[in-house]
Amino acid sequence: MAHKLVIVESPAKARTIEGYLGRGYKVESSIGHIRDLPQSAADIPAKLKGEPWARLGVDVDHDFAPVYVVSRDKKSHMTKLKGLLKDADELFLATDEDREGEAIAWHLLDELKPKVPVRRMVFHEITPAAINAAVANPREIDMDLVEAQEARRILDRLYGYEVSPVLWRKVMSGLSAGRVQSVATRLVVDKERERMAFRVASYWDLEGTFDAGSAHEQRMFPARLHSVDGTRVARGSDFGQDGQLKAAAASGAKAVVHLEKTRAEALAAALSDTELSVRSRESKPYTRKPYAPFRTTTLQQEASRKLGYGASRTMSIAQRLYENGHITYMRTDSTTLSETAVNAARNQARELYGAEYLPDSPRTYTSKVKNAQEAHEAIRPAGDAFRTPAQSGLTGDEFRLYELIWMRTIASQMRDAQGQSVTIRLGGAAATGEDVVFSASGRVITFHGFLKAYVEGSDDDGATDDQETRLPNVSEGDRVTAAQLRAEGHATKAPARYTEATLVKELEEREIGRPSTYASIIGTILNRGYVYKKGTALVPAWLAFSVIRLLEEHFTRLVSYEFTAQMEDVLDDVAGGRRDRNSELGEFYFGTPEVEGLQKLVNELGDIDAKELATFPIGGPDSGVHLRVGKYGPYLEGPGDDGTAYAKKANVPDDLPPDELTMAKAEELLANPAGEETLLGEHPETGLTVVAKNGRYGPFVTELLPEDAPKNAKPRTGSLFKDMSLETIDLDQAVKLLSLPRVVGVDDDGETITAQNGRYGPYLKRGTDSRSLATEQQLFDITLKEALEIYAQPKQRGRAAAAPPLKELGNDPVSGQPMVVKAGRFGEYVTDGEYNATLRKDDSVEELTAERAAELLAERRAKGPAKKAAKRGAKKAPAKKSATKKTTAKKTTAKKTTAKKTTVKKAAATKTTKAAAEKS
DNA sequence: CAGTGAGCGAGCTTCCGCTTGACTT
Repeated sequence: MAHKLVIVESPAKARTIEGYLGRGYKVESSIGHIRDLPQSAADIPAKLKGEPWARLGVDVDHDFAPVYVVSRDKKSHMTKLKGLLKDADELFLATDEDREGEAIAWHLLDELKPKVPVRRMVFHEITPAAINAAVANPREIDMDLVEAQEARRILDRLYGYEVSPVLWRKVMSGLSAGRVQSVATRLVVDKERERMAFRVASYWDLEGTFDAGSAHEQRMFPARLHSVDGTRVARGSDFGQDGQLKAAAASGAKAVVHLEKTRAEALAAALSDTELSVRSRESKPYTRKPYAPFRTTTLQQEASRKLGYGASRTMSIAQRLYENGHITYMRTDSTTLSETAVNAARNQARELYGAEYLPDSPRTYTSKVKNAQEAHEAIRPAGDAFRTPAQSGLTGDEFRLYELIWMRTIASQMRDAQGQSVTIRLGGAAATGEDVVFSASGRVITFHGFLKAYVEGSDDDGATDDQETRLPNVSEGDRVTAAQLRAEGHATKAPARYTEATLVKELEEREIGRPSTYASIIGTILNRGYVYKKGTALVPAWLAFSVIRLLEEHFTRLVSYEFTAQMEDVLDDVAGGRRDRNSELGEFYFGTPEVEGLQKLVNELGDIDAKELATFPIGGPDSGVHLRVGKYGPYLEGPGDDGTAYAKKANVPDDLPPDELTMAKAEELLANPAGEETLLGEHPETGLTVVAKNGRYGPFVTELLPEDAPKNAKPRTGSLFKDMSLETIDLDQAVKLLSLPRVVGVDDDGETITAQNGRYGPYLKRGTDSRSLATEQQLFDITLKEALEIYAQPKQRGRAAAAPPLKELGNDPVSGQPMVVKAGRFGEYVTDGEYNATLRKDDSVEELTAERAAELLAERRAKGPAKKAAKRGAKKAPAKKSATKKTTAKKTTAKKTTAKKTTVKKAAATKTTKAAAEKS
């Protein structure tokens, strides 16, 4: 009872197709990619751990041979697939027909190692006919396409895993850089830079309501001043970002007149009694084609505009609709509808709106997306006959999104909207003798066509496609009076910030990112703290300015907007067999005589001046005020009261958008550097104002010294206890905190013992000898007697002595010493007394076995004895420098080490693939 | 960026694209 095994990418797709293929076929899914480069050190096979390139998962010295590991969460699934393959007499690899899909097919082949014939089958729509045709016409795996995918994967890995550590060293730990996220961040930063450079322009014109007379059904209509004495009046688009008239508008044949308030008002007054006449009336036919069916990005944009959903919310709703068979696949760059879908849409349009709303032949849409891979259909209602939203049984978000998709799909097969757009010019002479022309434009839709079903939303507050403005049916020479006329002031607006939807749109236009990743790109730049949301707008944090500037100055090509597009061209050539994967990656990583390679770029970065990169002048380079991005966030530095440069500092509120940090705002912040402080009241003894605020080391209370206080006087301060918060602290508590340190008493030698609160919590101090206290309350309670008792005990060293082991695991096979698990400063670790090994991300104390513990200890032991007396708390800057140097040195010495095994393995795997493909 | 006293196991962070559940709020 052998069956044929078909493997697709998505489980939902597998269920549908199994229904179509019927008996003799077993359809399963790979659930996406099954293998990948190791994500972190823990995933790297043990025998490769010593390799200098292990960190990358790619042997850069041997043809960029990748190490592939089956993802942890796919292991059991692969076992299942292997089991199904055992009983199969034929294997169909039916992953998507695009670069990634081809690679998945190859990975499946390489991992499953089937002994039965293997065929590659592809289809672009899920209909019985398409599936059966695909089964009947299999092909072979396209190894050039696989190579192109591998090149893409490796390039992204090298970029991400080489550049991110530069940021850890130079800016902040945990940051990241990548081909896609860094350009996305740069777009947001560039937009903010435009806003910061933007200068508003103000201009005036006249707006009026005119009366065409009682003979007209549409009697009143609005018009706007168009020209004065034959010269056009300046409008917003005539002004540049600098607030000045654009060169062409300021001079030249089509010069414009820039109306100021006084002149506009004078003109309005001079026109109060003027009768105008119609100088011209132009009417042009207006047609509007329907929008293409949804693909991922357009769905995200419309869901944002109409339903207010973020990209990830839209995608998770769509995922549910897809899984439950309501819509086709939602991660697609295609706008193509299958023949059955076109028929379904036409039928439904006819039912709902009548045959006159249908064009004679079906409409087809070609993708505007340049790098579209078109492995799927457009996003549309599933099935051969669409269910209306009411029939779907859906509710809530799912209903709303389905309705959007349904209407858009139907509208895409309907007729154009038709109508007329009309422009009327009115002219007359002002009392001052000037000749003025007003202009009115209108639109009338005579046949709504697809607009009856669906109208696209608008990003700004601009007009939608179905908006109409009716104008009276006047003719040249007709008299018109002004019912109302007023001078109106306008100001140009800075370019709008990106929203999730408009950023995704921009990325797609620049061929950056893929349908499956658009939503997560936004998530990444939000999570890294590069960008935050203010309403729906994406605002860059100063951190992003710092990071982007570093990348722009030192990795210029990598963050250029053309980089991905160029990469796509190269990958196309690799896929077409016209270019070689290895030489392209070699150029990227090792460089050419003309272009410096990534490796060298990264290794020679030791001298980047991080401080310089993190400094941004405010209000011009010589203002004496600048913003710095520090470890604790952005802060301002400005001149002290005595003129000392950069003596004053002030925090910048987290939610202050960069373009609002003007010189005036900076001065205001510097003048009141206290930042956000909570007023608690007046100290009962000193009479000074007591406030609570957040500091570098957390929340604390302090008192504000009077202005006339001596210069060297320092206010008392005190950290809040762990159980206190800025929200709840009151004056009583603050006064107690400020009373610290407390003198507990004097010992027999006359030495004073004090109780105080410090970095590591409450402690006692006697000269240079200190002891920790168990509770903060003891700071107020402890008696001299108790304190002396504590001092009578030997000093407790470290926390390890105090904390009991979390788990005991028997003796280590190598050292023979007992292995115990302890909780330490850096998390849980296992120790045999000599070596300590931190538990890895996937280990847990509960599940840790003696074998695993021994393994961890063995790994740790292989790295050599623990460093003795390495200076703790060394200053940050030198520590960084030495770390940089060490990395560099390691890389260069290890360069010539070989790693034959991997190369051979990959070559062999490639061969097997080809053999298997040939067999089929 | 307030101002403070020790001594303790380092190891990990990160990319982009394919896919779902398994989690928690």
